[in-house]
Amino acid sequence: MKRLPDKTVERLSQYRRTLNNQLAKGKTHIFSHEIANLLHITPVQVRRDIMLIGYSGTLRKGYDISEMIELIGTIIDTDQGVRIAVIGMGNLGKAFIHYMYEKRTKLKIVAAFDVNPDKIDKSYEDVYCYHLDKLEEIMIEKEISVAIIATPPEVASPLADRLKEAGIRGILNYTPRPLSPREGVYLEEHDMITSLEKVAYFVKN
Amino acid sequence: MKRLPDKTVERLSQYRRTLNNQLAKGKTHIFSHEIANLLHITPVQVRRDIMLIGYSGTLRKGYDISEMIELIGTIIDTDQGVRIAVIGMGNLGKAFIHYMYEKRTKLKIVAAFDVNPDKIDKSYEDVYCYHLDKLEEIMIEKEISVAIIATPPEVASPLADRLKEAGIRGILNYTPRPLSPREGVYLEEHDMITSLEKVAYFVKN
DNA sequence: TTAGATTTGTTAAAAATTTAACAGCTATTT
DNA sequence: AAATAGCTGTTAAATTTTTAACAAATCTAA
Ligand SMILES: NC(=O)c1ccc[n+]([C@@H]2O[C@H](COP(=O)([O-])OP(=O)(O)OC[C@H]3O[C@@H](n4cnc5c(N)ncnc54)[C@H](O)[C@@H]3O)[C@@H](O)[C@H]2O)c1
Ligand SMILES: NC(=O)c1ccc[n+]([C@@H]2O[C@H](COP(=O)([O-])OP(=O)(O)OC[C@H]3O[C@@H](n4cnc5c(N)ncnc54)[C@H](O)[C@@H]3O)[C@@H](O)[C@H]2O)c1
Repeated sequence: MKRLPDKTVERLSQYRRTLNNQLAKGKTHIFSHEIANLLHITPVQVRRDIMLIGYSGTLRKGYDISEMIELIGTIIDTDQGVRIAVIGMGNLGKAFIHYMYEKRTKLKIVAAFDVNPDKIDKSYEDVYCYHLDKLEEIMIEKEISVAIIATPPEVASPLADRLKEAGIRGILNYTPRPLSPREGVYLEEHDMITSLEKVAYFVKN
Repeated sequence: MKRLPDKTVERLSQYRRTLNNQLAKGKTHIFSHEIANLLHITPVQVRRDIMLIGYSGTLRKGYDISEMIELIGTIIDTDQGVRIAVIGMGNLGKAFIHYMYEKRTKLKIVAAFDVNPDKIDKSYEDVYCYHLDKLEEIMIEKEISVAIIATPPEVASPLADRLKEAGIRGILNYTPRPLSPREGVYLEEHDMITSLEKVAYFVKN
């Protein structure tokens, strides 16, 4: 398949979440305009994305929810699933773990790391927290390929170096200190203040 | 000034954050390529954004950091600042409050709301937590115009109705249940799983 | 069975965003 | 003081993303 547009990849993830919700409600089929309403985008965009991933619905019946969830899975999931570490077991780290807990997705948080003795060698919702010293060892042992950084901002950059050294493939940085890109490591960042300021700007205007 | 592109508004917030960091390090001027490196975007984009907000740097000296911070403030801040409520004082709500604490921005979290007696009538980092019953009353009293929803997903939608009724102007929804847009209320949503799945996808390919 | 209403799938057009190109200014060097 | 190098500001081009347009398929109901 041709490389999908970035924006489509982002939306696939949202489609799947929405589809799972609907499936749980007992629906088996769904129309493009229904998906669109749930995600406040346009039906055309939904259909176009679905076209791009090579799926087809049934005329006047819509899309088969299970099939589509399945297919999206084959596109955005890896076969064995992605194994993830959370670094920094503070509020944010815990919110993450809590959020992922019980979500049946191929993304699995398999370890947490911290430096605070109060947090180490305990489990939070089935995720065991190790001392940061064990990072390299556990990363290999658990085949971790993605890390979420939720530490204080000062340590983010050296941590990213260390992660790269240990073979990390992707980093999701929630620290407000943007990281410089590292060869071979996919980097994604998010800042709540940016989201908030955007809301504030558009509220004002 | 002409309406700024959405993407530019988002970046302005990031510029300011970066500029504040640099100012704190004692720098007074900065080049477009320096900003670009720190945020891993291109220098052209930085210059273009700066042009759009009508600021000018000095040739061969770059941009005056303080002036630019000031100017960005006049664009994305409101005069009196935006007064914000966090609803749901769990991990995520606390992470938010902790993050905003001591950040000198015009965005101010002035109240939190919850329904759990353990959380109510206590302060967390100077933010007082009220019972949700007091929502309307406190919203008026504290002139709250933006709400961050960090409750369990089930309550998000009725909550949004209630917020709208009480005159909210913007909602930042961190619940994984997308809200339908409400007339006159600017809505922004974010899902960590989407970010994660994006990382996972690009790590795989 | 024909007309009408829906809804998909696809191509084309439009809009938004990013990137490139380059002219012009300023400091520095020779 | 002339040449050079470093950066900015701006217009134009390229790319990406969204929206529109519409043919084709399927069901409903007259
Ligand atoms: N991007 C955003 O939108 C956003 C939102 C909230 C918080 N944040 C940021 O996320 C980070 C975490 O926020 P929080 O509220 O969870 O803070 P927190 O203080 O509750 O948690 C930080 C945790 O990191 C641990 N830690 C410290 N140094 C470490 C190291 N070297 N290695 C591993 N762990 C280490 C601490 O022991 C603590 O458990 C902060 O940098 C904060 O600024 C970002
Ligand atoms: N979008 C994301 O990226 C992301 C990430 C993490 C968590 N989440 C979501 O954010 C929400 C909060 O996560 P968390 O880890 O903080 O959960 P949490 O359980 O720690 O916190 C939820 C809080 O909301 C309170 N609450 C319950 N009902 C309420 C109501 N009607 N009004 C006000 N408060 C109420 C609870 O008492 C609790 O304090 C959840 O919906 C979770 O799924 C989203």
